[in-house]
Amino acid sequence: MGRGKVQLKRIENPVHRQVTFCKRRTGLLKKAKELSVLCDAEIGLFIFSAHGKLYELATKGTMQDLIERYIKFTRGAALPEAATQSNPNPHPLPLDAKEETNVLKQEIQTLQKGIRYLFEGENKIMTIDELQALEKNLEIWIYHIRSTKMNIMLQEIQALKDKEGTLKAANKYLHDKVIVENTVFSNFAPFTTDASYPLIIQDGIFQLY
Amino acid sequence: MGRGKVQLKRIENPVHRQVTFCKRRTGLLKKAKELSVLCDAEIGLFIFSAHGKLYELATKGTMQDLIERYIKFTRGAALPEAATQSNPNPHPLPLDAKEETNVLKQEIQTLQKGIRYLFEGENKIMTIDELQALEKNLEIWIYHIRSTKMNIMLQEIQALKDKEGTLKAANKYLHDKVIVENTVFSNFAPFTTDASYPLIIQDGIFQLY
DNA sequence: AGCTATTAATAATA
DNA sequence: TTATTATTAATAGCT
Repeated sequence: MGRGKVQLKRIENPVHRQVTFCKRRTGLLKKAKELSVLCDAEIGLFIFSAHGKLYELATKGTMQDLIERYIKFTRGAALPEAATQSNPNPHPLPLDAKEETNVLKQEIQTLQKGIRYLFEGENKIMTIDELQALEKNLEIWIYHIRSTKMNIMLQEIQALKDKEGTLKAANKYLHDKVIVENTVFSNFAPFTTDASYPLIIQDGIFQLY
Repeated sequence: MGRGKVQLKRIENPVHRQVTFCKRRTGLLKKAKELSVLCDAEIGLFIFSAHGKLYELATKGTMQDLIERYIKFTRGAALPEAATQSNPNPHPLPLDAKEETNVLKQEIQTLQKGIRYLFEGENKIMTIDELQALEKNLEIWIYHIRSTKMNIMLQEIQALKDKEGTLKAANKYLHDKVIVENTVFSNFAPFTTDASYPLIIQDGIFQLY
């Protein structure tokens, strides 16, 4: 939504980056607020700029309140930061403190064992359950890796298609021009070269799907 | 940006509200991610739907890490230096009863990070090739883990089969003995329990495949 | 879930 | 940062 597409990667030009940060930050905070109002959601959002400045929004109460709610909600969530995008978190039951402590300690042991296992090879003795947990972890990582790969590839494909579109359009233009010139000048002017590069690019030809 | 302007107030129709929530939530998370990538910012965003479901995004490390950074930042800002003694806790986290829990969770986070570090070496942006290699490694590990699991299970199956063999032998012995006794004493014993229970177990029931 | 007509966000620029 | 404006991206209303 600007005068050109934007690649999803760090903007290297520091001026552009700063301008974009300012605009998009404003936009993001606005969108967050809108979502909360329109749909009755509670949103906590904080942004640290590259230079360490903080911008924040809490749509209900204070950010502290929201953070507490967040922490309560995620308490006991088993494994990883994996489900970052959408996290259906099935832990509504408030365990009592002691029980929860034990669960967490158990989890720590499993993780420690898993790390040792990964470091030292398969000579360690692990129970089936521990292996199962470790395997599940690895699968989640693989899943995220594959998603990331897929996104990168889609971006590259899109970029190539854009390039292809440009080149095809340029070719078509040149081809037409050659025909016109051949017609008009009846072979007299073989090398007229004004307007040498992509002048006409049609819309919508190279949609991804 | 739809087929009509939208008023900035709660959408009363619950169906519309749910659909809008879903769409805008996706958009918001996407925008947050984009901002972080384009402009090198670190963003923590969490959304509680009206029904209490959580959606979240942490663009660097875990949400816990970002929350800690946020809290440190706001504490430092609020308390230059003098007030630190007289007013030590302007933003009290739940520290007393839940303290141990939090400590343990922190440890889990650290461990998970350690595991991730094993594979990714930081949160840096990885190329497709690196991701490919990583994925392959994880698959190899999963393969090893599955092999180990399989071996353990095979051992257990073997142990069970051994036990089965012993029991079968015992049963056969007892069975024969009963027949012999019935023969010797004819029908004098009314409760000779001939074969009221699994005395004969067929082979091959517990084949793995 | 998909599909478009529209609106909203924003990239380039000053 | 802010303003302008050409473009792209998000999404409201329907199916």
